[in-house]
Amino acid sequence: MANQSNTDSFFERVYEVVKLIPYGRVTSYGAVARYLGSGQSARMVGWAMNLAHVTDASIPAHRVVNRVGLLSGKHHFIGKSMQQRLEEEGILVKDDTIVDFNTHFWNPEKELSL
DNA sequence: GTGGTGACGACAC
DNA sequence: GGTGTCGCCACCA
Repeated sequence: MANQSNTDSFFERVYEVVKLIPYGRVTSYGAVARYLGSGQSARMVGWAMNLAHVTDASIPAHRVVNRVGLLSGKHHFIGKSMQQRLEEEGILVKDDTIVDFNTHFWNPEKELSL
């Protein structure tokens, strides 16, 4: 069909999933990547976030961290600090790492039941 | 068209 | 147990 790239790419999928992250919850790049079926392409998720805040500022990229809960992308964030935003959502962040990451972790595979 | 890079993750040594 | 390397796919020069 006519519409191929643009909205059905692996990239767009990342946006959709990230936007589905509920308030006060966080997820990891690997979790999203695995949900998309890429598994080891967690880097793409991170890269997607890079364009995410340029393509769609509505994407809560601050809710996406690496697998240990470390705010790896805080340095890339513009405007308010990533940690600041998380704390405003009730997520405690210490030493650039999410406290009780396991408790706040939002698994797309589980929540989306796929 | 090719090469290099990138907000990660898992494995090997 | 820490360090190093590969893999993965998309974007930029």
